[in-house]
Amino acid sequence: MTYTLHQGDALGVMSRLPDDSVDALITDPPYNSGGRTSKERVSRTARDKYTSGTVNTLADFPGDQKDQRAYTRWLAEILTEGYRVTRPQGLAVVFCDWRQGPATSDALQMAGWLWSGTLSWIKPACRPRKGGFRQSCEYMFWGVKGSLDSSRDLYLPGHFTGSQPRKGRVHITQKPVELMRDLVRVCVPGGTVLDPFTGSGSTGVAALLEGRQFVGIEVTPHYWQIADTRLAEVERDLASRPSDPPVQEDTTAATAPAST
Amino acid sequence: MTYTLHQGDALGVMSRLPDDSVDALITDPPYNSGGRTSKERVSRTARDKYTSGTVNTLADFPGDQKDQRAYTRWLAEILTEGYRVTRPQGLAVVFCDWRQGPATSDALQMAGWLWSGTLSWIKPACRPRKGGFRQSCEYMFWGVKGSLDSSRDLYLPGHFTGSQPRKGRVHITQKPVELMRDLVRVCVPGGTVLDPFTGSGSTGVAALLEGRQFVGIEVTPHYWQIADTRLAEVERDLASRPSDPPVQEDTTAATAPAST
DNA sequence: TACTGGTATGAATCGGATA
DNA sequence: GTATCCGATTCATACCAGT
Repeated sequence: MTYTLHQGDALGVMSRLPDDSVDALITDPPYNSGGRTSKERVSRTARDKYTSGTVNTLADFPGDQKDQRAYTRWLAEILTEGYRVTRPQGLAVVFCDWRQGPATSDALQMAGWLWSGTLSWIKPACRPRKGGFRQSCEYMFWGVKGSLDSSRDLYLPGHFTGSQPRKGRVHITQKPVELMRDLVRVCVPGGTVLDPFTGSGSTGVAALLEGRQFVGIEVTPHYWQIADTRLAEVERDLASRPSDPPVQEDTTAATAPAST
Repeated sequence: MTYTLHQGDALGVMSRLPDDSVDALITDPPYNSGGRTSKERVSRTARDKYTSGTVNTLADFPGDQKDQRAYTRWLAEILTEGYRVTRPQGLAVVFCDWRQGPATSDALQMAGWLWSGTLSWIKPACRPRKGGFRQSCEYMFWGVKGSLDSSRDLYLPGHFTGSQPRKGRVHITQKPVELMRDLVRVCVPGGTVLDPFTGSGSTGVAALLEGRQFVGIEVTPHYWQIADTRLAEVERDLASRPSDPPVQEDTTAATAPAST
């Protein structure tokens, strides 16, 4: 399995990708949430918003200063390009937090996707909230270009449990590879997964491990470099194996069942 | 603990309840989803939509034939009345399925509530979906009238696991009492929980068991009768106990931890 | 290796001080 | 009065070191 990692702006790079060239769009855009007021949301860096009260040395990431309306329109543009680039019957899976759920489903549908469901990612280790309910989930909104390929012998879970990586974490919003391995299975075996917000590259790592090809885009040179290093290492490991992973439909779960 | 159960239309009955008279609004309105097209939504009864493929003899319920826009406006009216009836710092918890998430958060905010989070209810036993992700969650959107009472020593989970009751189920959308017992704890001990769509009365049963009072509204005489019978029985059981439940803040979980 | 106990941390939130 | 900044807070879990 091979990967391509572009360095540049998501919209700009995507506009140069050919029609119908990928099988699935799986991505985690900057949420542009965090903060009590619109002013607080747009006037602080992602790091200030999402890591306040704790100490860490992770690099900041850009693109997290939009208000609700701008966020919806921007995400719709991204997903519109993603729609063009994805082949018919391909899928999109978009991460969001609770605040951006409505904006995300709007953008997904504005871009032409048939919104087909919402997945929950349960994070067992999250901060408590005094006087109310903690926010222990992030969400993935998914949609289809056209209609679902019901001829595939594929049955995926509707919720996932897993903690953010703690050891060896390099990005503020890094996802567990196990979670991403479950998600990339919506892409046909041997097909191509696109992630226009690659970050540290967990989507790509999962894609390669599951026998899918990967096309990534990352705007920050810092994270582009990190992702490239991770992906190259996975590719090398896989190449040194005696045989390639199977390319037929994999009906068994990549990881243990989602709920413990 | 005592309960009051009105028989009548939710809006009509609520309009006659006094201001600031309840501490929490916890309810599961008719979802008005179930169907990809507006035609599919309005041309089938609730029972046809939510129980296809199985045979059951549960009674149908009304109020499930609105399109998205009408649903949002209708729910906003309900929640506006609920806002008036709820005291400052009181909470609202509203169930919805994935399709109605955006409409629900819109209605909640249109009614004046400060949308403060989204909870996931994980249903382990749900239908698989060929070629994609199953839909294993329902959601609860919650909000506050004013600001959260951060002086309460209360920390509630952000997700819940539980299957719909099988044995002794009397309503199509009946909730597990264990789930509802966790939810009613947002109401101060000894306070009052309002549920304008009482159905078979699980919210009320949970409220009484957790030492909260209950005000319910149910339009269908059939379900009003069922709820009244259930609630009366719980009230009788509690009265025959040697002592009442404690009225101080209960910091321990009512049930086992949410996951697993 | 399996278990135990100690420690650190999280896409946070909020009130109140400061500018 | 408004916008911004600062710091205290909380629990479940993951990780680590030691037995």
